[in-house]
Amino acid sequence: MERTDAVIALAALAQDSRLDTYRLLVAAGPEGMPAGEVAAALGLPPNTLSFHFDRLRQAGLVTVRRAGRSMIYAARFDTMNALLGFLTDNCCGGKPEKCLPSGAPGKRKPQGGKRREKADA
Amino acid sequence: MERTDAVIALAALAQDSRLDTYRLLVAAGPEGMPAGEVAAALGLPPNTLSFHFDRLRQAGLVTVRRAGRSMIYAARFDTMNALLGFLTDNCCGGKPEKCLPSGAPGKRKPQGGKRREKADA
DNA sequence: CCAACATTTCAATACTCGTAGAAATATGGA
DNA sequence: TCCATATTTCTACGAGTATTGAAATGTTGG
Repeated sequence: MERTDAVIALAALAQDSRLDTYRLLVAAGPEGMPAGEVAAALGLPPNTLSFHFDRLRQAGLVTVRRAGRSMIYAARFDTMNALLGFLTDNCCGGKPEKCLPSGAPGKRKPQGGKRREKADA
Repeated sequence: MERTDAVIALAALAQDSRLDTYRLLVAAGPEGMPAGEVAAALGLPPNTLSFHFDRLRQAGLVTVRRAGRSMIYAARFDTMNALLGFLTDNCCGGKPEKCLPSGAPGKRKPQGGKRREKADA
């Protein structure tokens, strides 16, 4: 993945409705789910959702296939993984043990802390 | 990490200059590097860079400390890891083996394919 | 205290994004 | 063919973003 692709993918995910949509698809798994079902779940008008789906699709984060009258959207896990890889790439000049707690991202679940705003400066 | 925090972090990274800046800091490791050095490396005017640093800091992605006349910025790896965890969280309804190739993200390097635009629809 | 340095804050502008109403397209069935 | 369903395309508008020039703030050393 190149930087340009990463920026597009990040921008696609950096929006409330789209992040919700994407996470819904991620949770749905490779099977995906019809657009109407997503719209119902998130309470979005169909045209607005269509706009967001397009962004996600252009970013390579989802795929579409038609099933009868419905359009089935599904998350592209390969792109997701490429993006995660890009972000942690070259970490600490090639020494990830300095920054990635368990040596590599993944399987972390125990989040829950809350930091926010100028708490650090 | 909550959804709101994730959106802010993603938006902070979804911009060319900021993604470059952040990756530079990630590569620099926990030590961080002075603002002027980042400005020189990326060829950005100091006020523009300052604006971007602020976004990254508000997103919790970097920290600052003063060292003489310089401000030393450093990546916050805990936030990065929390974000990665949030994105892959609840993957496939709790069955990550369906979507994450090696069972968990991390250590993937062998990217290189290029997909783009309406190649999939 | 003053001058040089490093970075931030302020103000203004062009640009892109998110949203939704209305109309169009595609599919399935009577 | 005609109608209902599912989704997309067109159009327009308010809101937020990135950028830069100019001025301000904080820091070091003479």
